[in-house]
Amino acid sequence: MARKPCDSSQEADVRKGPWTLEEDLILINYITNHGEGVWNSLAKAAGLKRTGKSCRLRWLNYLRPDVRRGNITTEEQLLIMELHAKWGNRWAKIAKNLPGRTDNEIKNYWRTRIQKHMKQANQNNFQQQSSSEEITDQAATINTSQVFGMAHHEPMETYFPPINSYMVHHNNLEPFPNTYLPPTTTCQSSFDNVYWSMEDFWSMQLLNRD
DNA sequence: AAACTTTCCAACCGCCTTGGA
DNA sequence: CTCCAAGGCGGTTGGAAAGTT
Repeated sequence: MARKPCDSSQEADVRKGPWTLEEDLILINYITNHGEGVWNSLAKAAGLKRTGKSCRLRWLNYLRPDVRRGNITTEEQLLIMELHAKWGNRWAKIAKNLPGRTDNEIKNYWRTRIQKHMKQANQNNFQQQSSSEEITDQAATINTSQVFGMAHHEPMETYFPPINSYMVHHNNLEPFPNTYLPPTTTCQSSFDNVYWSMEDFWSMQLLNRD
């Protein structure tokens, strides 16, 4: 998952690769006391052998106290699909509409889950279409019972609209914009994640502050 | 149980934009 | 206006973990 730390002698003063717990704590501690921003000088002042960019990324994508970790809920999933249909790969813009989620997370989610599913769906669609001449109007819209009547313990594949709801667009598979339905569902959020949380760090920080 | 394959995501890279000198 | 540094963003990669044979 994480990359191998770069220990090249040429770049010995700039660390790369996965962040250690110690580095995380240094960064959290520094930002807690001094605030974020001016990342290059922050990295130096904090004594981290990281680039400012690396610090910024680590903070924004992982260490910020308001970063929401764990499974993307069905509401979030639907919102991502809706906003992606509207804006395309504007991940940062999409992320602004999902509090606590980062552009990186949404981008990863899209690529690994949604896009993959769409490709599969498109393949199935192709097979289906070759056996059936007619595409019905119903097939060109999202089946709401399929999308909204979902139980969150079911695999995500269950939740996706019929395969005809997607079109190929700009070398990507994108949801057909006009077929998207607003997420009016009251689906239960699934927050039964097992990720370790930075909340522990933050609790510690608050305790240590005077 | 070992070998191989696939999935997932943290982190990097490079390009673009912004703002100050 | 130009230059430069820093920030922001989207695309891509590396490799651990999970799944399959």
